[in-house]
Amino acid sequence: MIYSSELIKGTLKTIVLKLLADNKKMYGYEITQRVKELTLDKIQITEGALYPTLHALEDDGLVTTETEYIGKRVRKYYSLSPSGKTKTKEKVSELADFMETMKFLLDIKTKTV
Amino acid sequence: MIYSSELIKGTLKTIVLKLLADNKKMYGYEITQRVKELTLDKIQITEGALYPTLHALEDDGLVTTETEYIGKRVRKYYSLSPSGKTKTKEKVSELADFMETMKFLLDIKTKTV
DNA sequence: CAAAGATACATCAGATTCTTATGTATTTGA
DNA sequence: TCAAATACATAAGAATCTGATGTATCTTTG
Repeated sequence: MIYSSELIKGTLKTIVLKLLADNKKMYGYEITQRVKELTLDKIQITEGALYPTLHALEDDGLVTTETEYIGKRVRKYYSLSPSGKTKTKEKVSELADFMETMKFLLDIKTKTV
Repeated sequence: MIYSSELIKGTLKTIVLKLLADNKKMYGYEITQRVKELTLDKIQITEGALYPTLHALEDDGLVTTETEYIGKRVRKYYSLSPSGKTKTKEKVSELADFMETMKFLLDIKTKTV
């Protein structure tokens, strides 16, 4: 089972930031594979979604990049900037809070008539 | 604190369906108020988001509607259709599953180097 | 060793879905 | 009486994802 794409919307940025917080530096393709692994294929980030997101994080100054060559093939590593670290904490705790709220919403059985 | 709007994306439809599953019938404005109450103002559904969603649910045959007059003012009640009930269960359990996965993702500290 | 698949980047048209504003109209409360 | 609340709706613009396409290198396998 793969989660419907609408669920990924809104969480992608947070997922990426969190992965970078836990791994110092990662490159795009690695991120897609790591998420796939960690979620047992239930979340598959497409490259069309990931690269624009990474570029946006860079434009916002939340990540810095360094290019590395593996043979002739280029790899672009992303790392959190100081403001990125702060932002990550905010986003992660907001999402955690949101999930608590959603859990509550989804469990309510009380028919308030 | 109000959750950043991106978080709501992708969950709105599920929230609406779940509320309808628990309350037999509700009208649009009521839904916005109920969600606001239940989430202590942390989720505020705008009308511009809600009405198109309700119309989409109707077009998909997941809800049926009945119009009622309160004085001269119209109220449009929404109820789950049989397929809507099935869909709700699917969506809710998918979201619950997704949240488990996200919780796992957000907690990982293991730096796989 | 050729071909397929994996690795690795990127862009873009189109689709979806939300925000914000606007519009109409009635009812309620200070 | 007049602002706020109730109650519907639409629509331009923004944001963000899908799916396709493009380029190029490296690895594996029959």
